[in-house]
Amino acid sequence: MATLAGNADKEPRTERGRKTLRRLIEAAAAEFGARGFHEAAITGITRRAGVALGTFYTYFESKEEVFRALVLDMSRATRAHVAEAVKHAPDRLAAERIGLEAFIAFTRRHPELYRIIEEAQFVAHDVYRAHYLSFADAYRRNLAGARERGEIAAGAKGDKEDEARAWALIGMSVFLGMRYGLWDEDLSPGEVADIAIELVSEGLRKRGG
Amino acid sequence: MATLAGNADKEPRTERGRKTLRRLIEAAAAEFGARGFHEAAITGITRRAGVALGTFYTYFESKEEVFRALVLDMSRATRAHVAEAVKHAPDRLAAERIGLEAFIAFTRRHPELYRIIEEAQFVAHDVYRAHYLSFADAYRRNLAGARERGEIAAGAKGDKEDEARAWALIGMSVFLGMRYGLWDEDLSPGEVADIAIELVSEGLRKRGG
DNA sequence: CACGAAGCTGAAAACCGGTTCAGTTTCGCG
DNA sequence: CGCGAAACTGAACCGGTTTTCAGCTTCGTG
Repeated sequence: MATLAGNADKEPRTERGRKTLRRLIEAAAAEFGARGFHEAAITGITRRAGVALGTFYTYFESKEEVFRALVLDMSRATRAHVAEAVKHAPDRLAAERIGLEAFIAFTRRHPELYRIIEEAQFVAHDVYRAHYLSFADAYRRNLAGARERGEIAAGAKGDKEDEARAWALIGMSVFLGMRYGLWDEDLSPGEVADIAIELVSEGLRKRGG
Repeated sequence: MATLAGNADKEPRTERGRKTLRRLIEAAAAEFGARGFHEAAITGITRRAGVALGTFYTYFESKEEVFRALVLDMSRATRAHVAEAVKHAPDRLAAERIGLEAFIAFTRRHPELYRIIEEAQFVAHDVYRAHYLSFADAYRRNLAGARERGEIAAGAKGDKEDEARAWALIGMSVFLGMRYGLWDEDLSPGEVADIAIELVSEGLRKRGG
């Protein structure tokens, strides 16, 4: 099974090796997060990890390989974090609220993770695409389930509607994460989630009076 | 006044020069759009433009300078395109619908433009930020106006709410543009806009029965 | 403790593309 | 036509990076 190193014959055999690999991975996350893929240097990674330059190539084939591994790992971590937060939500609307808040808070705590995933769009497009496709697919299934159970309104477009809704909601989350997680913290994750979820649950149309 | 070249003493003085500059700009857009900032090469730009390598430096200080100029230009073009489409919308909800459809269609027609603006996040962060801040601010004002005129529902959070709504709607648009404009065309811009606008105008909450 | 495997080292090779510049051609105008 | 300015050329320069590799150290095991 592929691990983070992604390369069977580069797997560490000893405890010392595993420790070095772990430090390299953490150093790579820090370096890429702080400087971006192209500005990041292998020497920067090995300096952060406290090992010599050549050691990097004991565990990775190339700069791009670590980056891809990192994106995969962070993709998993993000989805796991949101899924965990949402686990006990009583219904879909509550899940939306909790999931969004968790996502923004996560972005705020791990800005490098957000940046690395987004930069993958230009460095490892296939991994980026896979990340959002799988995210969107899980989302779509959740929405379809909720719609079938009658928890949320069914629109007129059926099938494709769940998917488009999922992409719309993901886009919302990502941009709110960027604006209120990365760029400025003038609203708390909870406040942002309240506003956004009211928007998508109640809608903008005026009712009654 | 700064032009696309952005550098007064590099302005062309002759018709021939203006023509070459225009060709370089178009070539740069094509090269950056196709290969991304780092893969793109000045030789690639000059080859596309049909001029020698050195000619590039008659009009630009550096690779990054063209890129920034291009992002500014494309930022303007995108906003102008959407503003034009929305101009005669009877009310805010109609404007949302028309604007979103126009944005997705525009992305589909000019994918390189979408990519260049998004890559600016990692190449010219200040320009990227300025792009979305100005977009969001205009959006916020439109929403606030509509809210005050009673065209759309007012939430409980007042002031900051317009802004957060604006970011949520922008995020939606950008991701729907990516998914249905760039990645796959299994729904038309109009169909996507219908679904997304129903989502934000009617909301997900079930009503009545 | 011996010894093969694993891990580590860092100087140097290999590569690369942005930028410069001295020389040449073309333009615009009197 | 003549001449200075503008535009154009592309080989060479340059600073930077990633990657390699031959030699050395440490580990784990019998």
